[in-house]
Amino acid sequence: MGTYSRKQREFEKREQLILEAGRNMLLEKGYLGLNMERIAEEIEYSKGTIYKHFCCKEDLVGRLMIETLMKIREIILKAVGTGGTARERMTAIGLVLGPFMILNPGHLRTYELMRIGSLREKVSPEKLQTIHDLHHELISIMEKLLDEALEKGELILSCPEQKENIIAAGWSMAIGAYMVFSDVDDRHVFPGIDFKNLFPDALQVMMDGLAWVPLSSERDYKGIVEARLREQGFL
Amino acid sequence: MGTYSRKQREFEKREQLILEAGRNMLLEKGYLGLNMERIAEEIEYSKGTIYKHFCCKEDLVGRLMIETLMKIREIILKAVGTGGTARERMTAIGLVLGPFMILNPGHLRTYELMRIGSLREKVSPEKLQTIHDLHHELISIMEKLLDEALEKGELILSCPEQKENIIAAGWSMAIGAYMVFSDVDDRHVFPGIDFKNLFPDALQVMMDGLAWVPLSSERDYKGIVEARLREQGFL
DNA sequence: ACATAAAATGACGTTACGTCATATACTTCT
DNA sequence: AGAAGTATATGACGTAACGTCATTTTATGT
Repeated sequence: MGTYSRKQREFEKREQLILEAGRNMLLEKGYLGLNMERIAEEIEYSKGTIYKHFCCKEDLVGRLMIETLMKIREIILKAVGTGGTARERMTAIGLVLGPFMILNPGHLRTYELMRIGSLREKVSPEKLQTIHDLHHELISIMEKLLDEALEKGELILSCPEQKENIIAAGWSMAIGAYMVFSDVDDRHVFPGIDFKNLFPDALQVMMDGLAWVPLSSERDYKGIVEARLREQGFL
Repeated sequence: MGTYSRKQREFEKREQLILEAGRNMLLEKGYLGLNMERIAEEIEYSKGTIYKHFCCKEDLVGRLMIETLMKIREIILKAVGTGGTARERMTAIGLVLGPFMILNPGHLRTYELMRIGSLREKVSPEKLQTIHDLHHELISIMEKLLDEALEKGELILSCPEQKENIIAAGWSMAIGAYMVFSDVDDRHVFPGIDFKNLFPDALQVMMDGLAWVPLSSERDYKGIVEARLREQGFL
């Protein structure tokens, strides 16, 4: 059993090597420049060994996307854990995502890639399931905050079905903001913009639009939450 | 000159054949299934001929993206041309995009693909410029509507720089909504949603959040604009 | 009808994916 | 310790698809 577990650990360690090399290559050379042979050279193992870990190139990227989603879940949970009202915690989510994306362009790139259906099709079923579950979990976090606000009467909906729409809209906004954020052309079209604040600000506008009280005119959410995050060691 | 122009027309006609075959193949088999050889077989020309039109596979997809953007520009301009207040015309943009994306999944797929930086890198410089210009044009349309609302006092900003942020946020929302829309997994995560209305509804929330008067509580924008679009032969 | 220019072709070179028979290392048993 | 057996690593190979270009075919002009 001790032997087996040492092997397992070695296997795991090598997998990390592959992922690290893969992530760097993806960041530097893009999807077309991601080369299984070169990864093998870089980590000083052979190609065959890499295919013991991943069934194909896309499967490797799929694994990278899972890491990205787990990291995002981690920081979102930490942000939500800093306390305050539901709207404040929603604000916190927006505020931690920006710096994360800036500090981790590789994560952003990977995620962007995996949204392409034809690439995701080749990822192994278990990984696809994991990706799905992680997406679901992230959405659940938003849903819980919404439920809390509804319960406390800080947010009132015209009909119950509106809840899913709001979550989908928030999700779209996050996806869109970081897609635009990662796009060289878009960044060129909006020269004066501070992309780090694009999603947090849009989120405030959206919550105001939903009449999620108190409104941002009555309460400086970004200021309050930023201070709280800083206090607790974020940012 | 007559001869030359006939040749030109034949060249153009063949380019359309290639694009049509390419678009279908991309829709059916995805990026990885898009095969230059098979396109050649399908249109009954040789591979070499295709490379007289496009420098590489990505260049072909780039051209498809340009068609997509031109089509989007066309419907947006028509929508904006139906008249009404600035906010009503903004609403019209939202309302025509949904049906367009539903009726043209191929366009959506192409656009999604071309957001991948490493693919766009291989597109010819002229096409990249065209894509950039088209993006810019689309954004200008939104900007003009915003300017009009500002001028009429229907919308008031805390500072002039906010304008670019609002446009970027609206743009992000559109991108995000249709990215989510085109993603099988996301559609599965939001089972009850009417994706056609995702962007239009989120847009209303956003405009309400900006206090763009009259608010949607005071005026049934979707109803009014939908009726107007139908009246003028849209939808 | 012939010469010349333009256009189409598909065989070829190249690259990179993914496989698998073979080689190597490690474990276990005597 | 050494041999037998098992697990793991390797890289040559088969395959697929890209993109090129010398050759052939077609069209044009005199």
